[in-house]
Amino acid sequence: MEDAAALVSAQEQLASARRAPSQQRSRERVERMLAAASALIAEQGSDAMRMGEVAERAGVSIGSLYQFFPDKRAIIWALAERYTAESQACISAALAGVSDAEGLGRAFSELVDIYYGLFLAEPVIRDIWSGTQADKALRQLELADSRANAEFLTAVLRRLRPAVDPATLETTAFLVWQMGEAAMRLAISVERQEGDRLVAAYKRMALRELLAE
Amino acid sequence: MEDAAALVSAQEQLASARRAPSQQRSRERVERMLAAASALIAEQGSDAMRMGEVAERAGVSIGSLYQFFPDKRAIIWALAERYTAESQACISAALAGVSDAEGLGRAFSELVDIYYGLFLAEPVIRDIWSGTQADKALRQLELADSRANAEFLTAVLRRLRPAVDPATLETTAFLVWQMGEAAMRLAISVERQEGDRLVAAYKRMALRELLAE
DNA sequence: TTGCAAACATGAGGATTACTCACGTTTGGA
DNA sequence: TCCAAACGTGAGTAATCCTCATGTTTGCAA
Repeated sequence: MEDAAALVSAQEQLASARRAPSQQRSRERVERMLAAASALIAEQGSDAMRMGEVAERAGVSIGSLYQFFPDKRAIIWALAERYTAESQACISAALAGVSDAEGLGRAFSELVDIYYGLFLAEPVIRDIWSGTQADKALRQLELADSRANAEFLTAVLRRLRPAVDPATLETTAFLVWQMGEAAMRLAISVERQEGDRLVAAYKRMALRELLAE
Repeated sequence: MEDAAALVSAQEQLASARRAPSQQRSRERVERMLAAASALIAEQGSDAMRMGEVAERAGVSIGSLYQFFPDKRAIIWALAERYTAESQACISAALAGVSDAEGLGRAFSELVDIYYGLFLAEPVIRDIWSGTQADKALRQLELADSRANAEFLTAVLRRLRPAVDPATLETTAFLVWQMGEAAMRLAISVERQEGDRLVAAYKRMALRELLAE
């Protein structure tokens, strides 16, 4: 598993390149640093978060900040790690007892709701995982472009399924299109072979949805 | 359409805040700047692209660069715009003549292949649209986390559909999970009401896939 | 209790880099 | 031929991440 090895090394580089706090005092200070970072990200976004500001708000010096976090990304990483650990526990719990199709339907639906609520409620998660994060304007272009592309698909669907509410078709087309882009981004981020499989799976899934009654 | 107005203003801010080249000489120089930027992004990624390096490689001064591009993002934006215009034409052409379900199946499949090929072949597209772009390590954590989460789903599927090849189930679960994250990112980027509709549509789509025979 | 090594804390300053601006040069049309 | 507008330049500015030499505190072994 070279992926796992690469990740561990990345983790060491990002999260553990500095000494972990061993004394009570420093552990509290690290907590304050994380809290300050979290607040600043919630207020202005991680891109606008300044290391000096984090230190000031946490009531520590800039040097102390860098004693426990090797760089700016490490703070964001540390915050992200907390959320992922938390959400992983939640997922595990929700899906653990599922034994039939109906149960999966209920559990999955509930899980999506919880996740969506988390995304809506936590500015830090929104910021970290929202994609193309550094550039809000670029994100808007991406969405506008995606909408325009989906419109071509909507036009086809309107012809093929005239009985269905046009707004529903538009939502479907937009979603299918965005998922296609997500699938490709995913595909180019993994081994070529797995990427090909994922794209093929997306095709099936998208067509099933597009041609559904 | 306040979205459209906002986008135009963003476009003006990003792409047109500087004088457009009107003489033949400067038009050529702008082309050289874009070519240099494209090459550097392909080599090292947009984050590592230095404005000074772009100018040097294009054989112009840093001042000339800023005469036509208000900031670094504007160069990336300009490159992205070319690709989106190109791909939009391609999509329009592929879907224009579709009149029945079979035709949609063929055209859509072909379209996905072309898009995927574009993603694979063009380092600049990969870089610009690959998401969480600024931080490759964070992207890796995101994927590892997503894989771990999908594993819970895979376990359920193995129980529910023991006849199906486990590797296929794994691919399905991973894809469905990633698309869920994509759907939520999308949902929080648009108006709340549309976001809710998109998440609901994702739920239906995902469950249809998960419970498919 | 005391000595001491390791852990902790500090903030001025080094290094990098996006971006500006005052001044010089070229172009195209009247 | 003249001139205003467009173009071109690169040293310098400002902002920001991060280092490091130096001083302080802590916990523990003798």
